Amino acid sequence: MTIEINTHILLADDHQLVIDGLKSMFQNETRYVISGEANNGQEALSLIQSDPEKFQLVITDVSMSHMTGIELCRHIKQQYPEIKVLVLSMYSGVSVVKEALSAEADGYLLKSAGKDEFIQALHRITDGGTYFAQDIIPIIYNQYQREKAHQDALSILTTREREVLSLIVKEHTSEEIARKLFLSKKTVDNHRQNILAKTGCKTTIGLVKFAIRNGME
Amino acid sequence: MTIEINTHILLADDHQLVIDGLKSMFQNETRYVISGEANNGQEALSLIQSDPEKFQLVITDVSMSHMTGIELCRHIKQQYPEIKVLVLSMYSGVSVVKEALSAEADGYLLKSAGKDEFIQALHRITDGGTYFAQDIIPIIYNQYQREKAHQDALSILTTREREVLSLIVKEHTSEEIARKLFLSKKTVDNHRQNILAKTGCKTTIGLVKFAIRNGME
DNA sequence: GACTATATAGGGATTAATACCTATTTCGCA
DNA sequence: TGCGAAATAGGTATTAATCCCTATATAGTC
Repeated sequence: MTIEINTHILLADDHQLVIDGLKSMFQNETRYVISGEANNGQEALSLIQSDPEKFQLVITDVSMSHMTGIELCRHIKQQYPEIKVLVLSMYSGVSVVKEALSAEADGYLLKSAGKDEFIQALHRITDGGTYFAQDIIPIIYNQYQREKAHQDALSILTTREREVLSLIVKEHTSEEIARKLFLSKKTVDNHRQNILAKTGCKTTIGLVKFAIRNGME
Repeated sequence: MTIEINTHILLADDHQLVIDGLKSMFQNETRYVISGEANNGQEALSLIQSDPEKFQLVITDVSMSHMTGIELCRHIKQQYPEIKVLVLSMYSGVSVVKEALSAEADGYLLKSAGKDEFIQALHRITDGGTYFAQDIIPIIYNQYQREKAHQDALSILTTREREVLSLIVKEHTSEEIARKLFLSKKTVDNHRQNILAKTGCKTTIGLVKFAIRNGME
C-alpha cells in the first residue's frame, strides 16, 4: 500500500504565461497540485492568510509588482514557517540570490530550468531539504574567493609584527601589548610604526580593516 | 550519426573499496572511462605529469595521505587548468567545502551520492559547468546569514550617529568629520561617546569591528 | 667581513581620542 | 503642553597614538 500525499502549490507570477507553463508542467504529476494562483505578492499573501492550511508550498517569481517574491518569502517565513517557498528568477545575480537566502527561501531556481530539475527541486524541498540552482554556488562564493586572493598580504609582516597587530585588533593599547609580550611600550610603538609603513595604512583603524580583510580575527 | 566522446577519468582515493565502487558504477557508461587509479595525491599528480593529455577529469577524495585532494586539486588547476576536478568527501563541513572552492574545484560531491547524481555531476562538469552537492549551499552561506541576523544592530544608532560612525570607519578624525558635516569637533566627540555607549564598545577599534560586522562599509 | 632585516629601547613633541561634566534647541509623541 | 530623544556645543583633564629621531644586539646573506 502506497500512501499518496498531495502537495498543494500556490503559484505567484505576474506573467500569466509562466503560470500556465508551470501548470502544464505539473499536469501529469499526481504528487503536486496547483491549488492557487496569484499575479503579485500581495495577492499571494492574501490567499495564504485566508486559508493558511491550504498550501504546503509556494512557487514565486522574484520580480512582481506590489510585493516582490523576496518580500513575499520573508512574510511567509515569518508568519507561516511551515510553508515551503521556492523562488524563481530569470537571473542568478549575486544580490538577488543573497536576498533569497536571507529571506530563508527553501530553494532558488532559474526559469530556464527543465521539468526534471523542477521535479527534483520540489522533491527535495517537500522532503524538508533545499534546492539551489547549481550556477549560483560559484556566484555567492565569489566574495570569499576575492578575500582569499589577498590572504598573503599578511606575509609582508614579520612574526612579531603580526603578533602585535593581532593584539591591536583585539583592542589592546600599546602599553597593554608591551606588558603582555614583556616589552617596552616604546618597542611596541616602533612595531606599530613599522606595520603602518609596511601596510601603507595611516591609522590604527586602517590596520584593523587590513587585518580583518586578510583573515586575521 | 552520433559523435561518441569518451571522457577519461583518473580516480584518486586511498580506499580501494571506493575506487572499486566507482569503477563498477561506471561499468556500463560508455561516455566515461576510468583510465587511471591512484591511492594518494602524489601518485595522482605523477600519473598526470607523465601524460597530461591522458585524463580529462579527476575524481578525488579529500582526505588522502601524502597529498590531500584539495592540494591535488590546487596543483592540477595551476599546472593543467583544462583538466576538470570533482572533489569527493564524506562530510559537508564548511571549511572543507570552502577549501575545495578556493582550490577551484569544478564540483563537490558527497560519497553518499547515488549513481544518478554522479552521472549528473559528470555531465555538468564535462559540459564546462560545475556541480556542487545541494546540502553545501546553506552551509557555505551560513556566515552571511549570521551577519545578516545582526544587521539590525546598527539600528540602535541614530541617523547622525551612523553617519559619524561611517566616517570614523573611513579613517577620518573627529576634526575632519566635523568639517565634513559642518559641525563643531565637540559635537562629533559627543556623538562618538554616545556611539561607544550604545554599542558597548570601549575603543574606536571596537567600533570599526562592530561596523564591519554589521555590514557597514 | 660588510650589509640587511629584525627586534629591542629611548627622547621629545604633537595630535587624537576618551572621560567626565553642563547646556541649548528642536521635534515628535503621549 | 510637557517630556524625552536627538542634535548641537563648550569646558577640562587624562590617556593613547603618531611622528621623527637615535641606538644596540643578533642573525642571516652575499
